[in-house]
Amino acid sequence: MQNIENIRHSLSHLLAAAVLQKFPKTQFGIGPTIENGFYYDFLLPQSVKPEDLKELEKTIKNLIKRGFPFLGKNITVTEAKKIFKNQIFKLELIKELSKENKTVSIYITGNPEKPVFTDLCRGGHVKNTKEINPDAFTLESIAGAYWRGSEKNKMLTRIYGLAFETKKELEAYLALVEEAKKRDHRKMGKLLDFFTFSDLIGSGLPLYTPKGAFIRKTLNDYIESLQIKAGYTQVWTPQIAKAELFKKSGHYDKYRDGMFRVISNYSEEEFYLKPMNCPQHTQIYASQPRSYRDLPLRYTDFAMLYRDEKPGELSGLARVRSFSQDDCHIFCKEDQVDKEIDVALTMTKEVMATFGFKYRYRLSSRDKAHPEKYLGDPNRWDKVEKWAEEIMKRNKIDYCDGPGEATFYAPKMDLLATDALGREWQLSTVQIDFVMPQRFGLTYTDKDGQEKHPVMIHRAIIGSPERFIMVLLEHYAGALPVWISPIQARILAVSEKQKQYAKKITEKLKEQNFRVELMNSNETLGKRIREAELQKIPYILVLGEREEKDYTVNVRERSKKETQTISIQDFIKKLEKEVEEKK
RNA sequence: GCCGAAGUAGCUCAGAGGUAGAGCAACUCCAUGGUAAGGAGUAGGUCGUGGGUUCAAUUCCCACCUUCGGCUCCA
Repeated sequence: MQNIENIRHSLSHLLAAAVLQKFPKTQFGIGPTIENGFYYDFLLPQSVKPEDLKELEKTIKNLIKRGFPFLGKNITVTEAKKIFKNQIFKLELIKELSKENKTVSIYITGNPEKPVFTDLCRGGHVKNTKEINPDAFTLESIAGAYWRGSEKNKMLTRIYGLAFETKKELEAYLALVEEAKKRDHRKMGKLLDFFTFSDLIGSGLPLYTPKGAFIRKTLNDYIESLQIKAGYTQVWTPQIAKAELFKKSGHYDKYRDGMFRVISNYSEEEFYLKPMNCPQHTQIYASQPRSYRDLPLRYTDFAMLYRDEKPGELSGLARVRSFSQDDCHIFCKEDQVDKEIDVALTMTKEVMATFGFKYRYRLSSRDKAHPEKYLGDPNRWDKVEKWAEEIMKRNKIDYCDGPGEATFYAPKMDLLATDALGREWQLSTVQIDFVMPQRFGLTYTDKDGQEKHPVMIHRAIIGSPERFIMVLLEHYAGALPVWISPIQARILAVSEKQKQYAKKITEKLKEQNFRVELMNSNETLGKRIREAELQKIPYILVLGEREEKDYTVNVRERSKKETQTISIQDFIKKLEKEVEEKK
């Protein structure tokens, strides 16, 4: 049995070999394995087209069949420099290896006298290309990528490949990709009429239609209802603030390029559209002298935020320039932090259960190699990072490490939710922040009469309602639960004869505050059912002669073939229960 | 922002240096239907925007806008 990593890594070398055959003047970057496959970066003498991938794939298959061995050997720096004398990227890597006094090793594919490809490589290969299943890989796509991941460097051409041990696994993966494409929120959003974009308004600035706005509001109301129960209170702050505020918070230095600048017509005063709520909330805290008796203060805010993202980074609702957060900032004493976070985690747990997300947390800590990226006392950072770990353990939450994922002011506990297709999305975040209160000089008078800094906990549950809508659409493939569906039932009269009865039933359901719509149309019943199914409406009520006679409704549940005839009261009860239980 | 691809009717797509076509949707009429597409007809487009080349550009060239696949970034 071959280790899949070895197979993928070997395939990346074979891809390089195939590219070398087609474009002998290629400069080679690196070719590591990744989740589900591998890639290799090249500086090509000419552009490669999607059609070329087929050809390269064929070359690789031939190489596999010819049964070339992979031979690894350690060589000296001098030898390495000689072998790769025309390879600028390889020479750069060799230089670094020699600086770090590391061994230089190469892997030769094929006959060492006349290899098909030789790469600078630390190894991890199959012994012979015959061990690779030629039907379990495919070249996936062509993309651009910076050399060594830095935008200061040259842009290389990256070829991605998928590789598995068996053809079946590859096919399963491709089917998953296909399913994900079908559920793409951009497609669903258009199809179900939830949101749209306009060239006149601008890229990354989504417009919510009545249905989309309803979902957005319902999500926010849900979160708000939990927050009220937990003693949180809503605040409201302006859309713009003076540059001064962001200078003080540290955001200006770090994120100025990502903020929209606003200039007054009547002065030189410089403002920014707010990219986050935290600095504003500190000013509400600072508006009064605070006593330890006042704490904790829990400010929530659903305001719109604006970030000037680079154009190439925008994508549907996943990455936008205008969005909101279910944001909260808790100002509390150090000894209140544990309890506050436990409450936040409990709320999060409830919300995840409502939507059926499995999840784990990521403890996002500092990048130890770059202390300059972070504000505040390193000892404090160590302490808080450890603290976060203890909170996870105490709450018996599954977590992983996220080195380098912290913000510049605090480590984060980020929730990663797994959707119906097994993909992970970052939703919630909890941050224990000692930096902001200090920078803004926030204090409270403690029991002993001393002035102390409060701790600021930053917390979001669904993260951003807009982004959450995206996740929900893909998670449910557009078939939203009844309680949050903009339209809960569509009512269809079999023929014009039942028009009055259908109208009556519609009115009755509307009186009960259900969101229903009557579709009297010139179309056949079959066609109207099809339309309602395509719109992913949870219930279709078909009303004909039989139903009118017995004062019943025939209920067709979304994507189910069999129907059920029940009394209107029973249907109301059913809906009420589902809405109540958030189903 | 960078590398690459693409923008034709509301949607999905075809087409070609001589001012455009299909299916679905829309609208009208006929059919009054029993659980995923009944039939007929009508209307709908400055071919993303602005320049240039040409007798002629939606087609060729340039710039910009937007979208997609990546890279980088993500408070």
